[in-house]
Amino acid sequence: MVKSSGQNRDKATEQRILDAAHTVFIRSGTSGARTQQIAEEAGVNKALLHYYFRSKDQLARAVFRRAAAELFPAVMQVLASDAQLEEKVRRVVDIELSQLLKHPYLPGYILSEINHDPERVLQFFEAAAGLRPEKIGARLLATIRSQIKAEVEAGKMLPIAAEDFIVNLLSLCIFPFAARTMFSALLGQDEKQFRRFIEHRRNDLPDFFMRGIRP
Amino acid sequence: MVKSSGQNRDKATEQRILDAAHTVFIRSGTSGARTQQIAEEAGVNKALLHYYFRSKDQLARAVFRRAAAELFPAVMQVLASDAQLEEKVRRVVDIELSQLLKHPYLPGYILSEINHDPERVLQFFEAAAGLRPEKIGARLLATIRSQIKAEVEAGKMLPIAAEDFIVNLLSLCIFPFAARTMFSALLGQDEKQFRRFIEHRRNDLPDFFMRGIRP
DNA sequence: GCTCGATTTAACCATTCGGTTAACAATAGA
DNA sequence: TCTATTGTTAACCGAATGGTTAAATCGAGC
Repeated sequence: MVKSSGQNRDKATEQRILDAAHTVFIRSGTSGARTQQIAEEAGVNKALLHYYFRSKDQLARAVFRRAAAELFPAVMQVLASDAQLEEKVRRVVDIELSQLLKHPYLPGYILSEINHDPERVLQFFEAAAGLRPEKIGARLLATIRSQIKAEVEAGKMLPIAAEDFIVNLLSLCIFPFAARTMFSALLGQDEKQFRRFIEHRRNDLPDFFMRGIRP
Repeated sequence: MVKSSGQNRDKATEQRILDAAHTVFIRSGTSGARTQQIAEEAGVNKALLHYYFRSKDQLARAVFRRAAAELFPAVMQVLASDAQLEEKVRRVVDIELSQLLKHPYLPGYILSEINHDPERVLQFFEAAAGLRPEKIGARLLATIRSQIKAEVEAGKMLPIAAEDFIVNLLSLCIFPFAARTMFSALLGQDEKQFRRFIEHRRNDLPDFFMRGIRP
């Protein structure tokens, strides 16, 4: 035999299943999704799901981890870097919006999952950074706080709590996607108009945000 | 008999069931919730649920409608009123945040539901305003747009698309609640600290927002 | 071509879930 | 008190669901 150790499944099949699960879980949520649906979507027998992933729950976790890892790290890296604050704002907006344009359903899916299963919030941060949330947060807050302090003392910025800085920035980027269906219905946007809407926010959002904290 | 017409159920029981359903549906989502759970929570037999509401689906709709009607109308009324724009911002922030402090789980629930069932978005606007979303949106956009135009021409405001005005304002208010669990874990907030965080945003948010659109 | 482990499948199983039914309890009008 | 209507329940049902199993198929190495 060729196998070097215990697990050596067919990676292509595993990937196909994971992709199918991704599609179905995002559409219906973990509790609304049916393993049969996933199997069909993957063009595979239902039992194979359990061969590769032990259970629906494990499969759901794998999908959730992948989703979390897809969104969070890039932004967090920028925020925790030593770039200037204004530069951070511009880069976060740019990265986040282009990332989300590629995966518009992820925010809704992730929020929904976290909402219905408290454990998901830990899985989220672990998948995204391999650390407990408090660790990430503490580090992040310390960095941003000291940068704000410096800028404020230099008279280049109004005082703002680091928490607000982070929450405001992420809210403005992510919520339009999380509430996408609602906004699009309200504002009469179709798919294409929504994309254009977001594209133009990539220009306007940083200025809007920066004006909010400049003296 | 006393009945004037078809339905005259025991309103107290009906309310108890609705409240129980509210609790369970918000905790687990419509597809994750079990009718048995709801019955237990209401201290009632499972069959009684079907006596008052025909099916789980109907019950879920009733709960969703009530949730939508609880959040949306107040804000929409302010936004569509003829108050000055700055006044609108202050009042929306104030109303929205105090409303959400009373029902912190509603945004997550509503977003999640809308996300997993496209039809919910129509139910949302119908329950909230009795109109189709485009109608509400068109009216709203027209109002805000003309106000912005006037302010811009008076040199009191930077040009901003009405869509951005609305989306930014609502994002800053609602997202902290929708992503509450995530933010609280990241920022190391407990229940009490979260409340304080929101309280202080009631002061700071309007200024932050207005600076973003003032020349 | 044969062997043996890895992969894949069809059929099956136990449980759960939403929903139904038929009977019982309570209440008010006559 | 009798009766009719409404409110409530225990027991049940069929379908769907997650999961298991045993057999079939495939593919590399001999």
